[in-house]
Amino acid sequence: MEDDRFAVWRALLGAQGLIADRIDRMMVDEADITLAEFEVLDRLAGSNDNTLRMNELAASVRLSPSGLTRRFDSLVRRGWVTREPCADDRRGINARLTAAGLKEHSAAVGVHDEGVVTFMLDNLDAEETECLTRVLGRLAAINDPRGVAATAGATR
Amino acid sequence: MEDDRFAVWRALLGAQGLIADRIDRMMVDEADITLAEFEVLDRLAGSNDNTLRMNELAASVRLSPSGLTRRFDSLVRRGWVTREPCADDRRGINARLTAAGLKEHSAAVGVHDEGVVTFMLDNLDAEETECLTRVLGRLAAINDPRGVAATAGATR
DNA sequence: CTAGTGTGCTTGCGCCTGCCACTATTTGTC
DNA sequence: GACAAATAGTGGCAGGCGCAAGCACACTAG
Repeated sequence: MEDDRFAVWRALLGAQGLIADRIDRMMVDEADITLAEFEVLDRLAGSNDNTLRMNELAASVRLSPSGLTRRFDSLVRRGWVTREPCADDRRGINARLTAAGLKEHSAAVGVHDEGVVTFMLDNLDAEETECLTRVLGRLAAINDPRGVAATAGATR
Repeated sequence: MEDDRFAVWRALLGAQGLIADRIDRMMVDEADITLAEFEVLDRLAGSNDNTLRMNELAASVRLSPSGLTRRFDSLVRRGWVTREPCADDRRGINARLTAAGLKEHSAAVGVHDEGVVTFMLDNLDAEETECLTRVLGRLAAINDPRGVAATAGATR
């Protein structure tokens, strides 16, 4: 048995792609929201006052500014989020979760978490979970273009 | 310090997204090929006779059949791959790496591997690499719609 | 105060992708 | 053998994304 140093990279790509796909399908089927859309609501739900600047929000869901503009537009059309002027910087926009958005988040988070548990956590023991969290968190932090680790989310 | 069971999922998503992004940019800049295109060449280079059925190839790069058709078309236009009739199943098509494609793979694999080393492997010790490979490989295998683990690649 | 540079967000454009429908072929059943 | 159901691959279509350009506002230097 040879040691293939690159197997770890293929495994990372494969595991993330396959699990994200499963969770996404599950959320679309059962909660009528994509995983990508949910992430936006989740970041807002996990922030102070349910509010975040657009650029922070974009970075935290790993999306370009223009990408967030469009994804956010579709959430606005669904009534889950709003744009509010930013008091201390009039160029900026505060993205805010509406009451309906909070409600949708509550409804969807159950489906999301069930998917994460089923497809991921149920297949890990405590030690493995600890190792993955620590190591993947470090890799994310190191490769984050901002110095900031984008691992924050609504803590549950 | 609370225990956030879902941090591991956010870390997986973050690490994969950020690292793949970095490797992709590096490959586009230095080898004029996207990471997604490279993966197709790499699967073919790692197979018997540089040949794979379209459906196997699609699954192994986590792409829908029609998605592969188009990605493959663009590689055909670049002269790196060809379609060949499949002798034992006339519905099927064998995707084959051309000589030019093999050459391109050789040129790009260096850039790819350098990226993986820089952004990932250099930040892991032997034990962590072993843990990630084993656990992520298992997660990929479990969540693969076919029973087959899609972690195969050109072994180097 | 004012010119020049930088930052925050949006829009136009082109690329990539999945879903669905369609054709061609194979496999299973009688 | 014949017909139904399953499988391999392609193409139309619509949606999501990044890049580059543009606009509004903020900061800095003089």
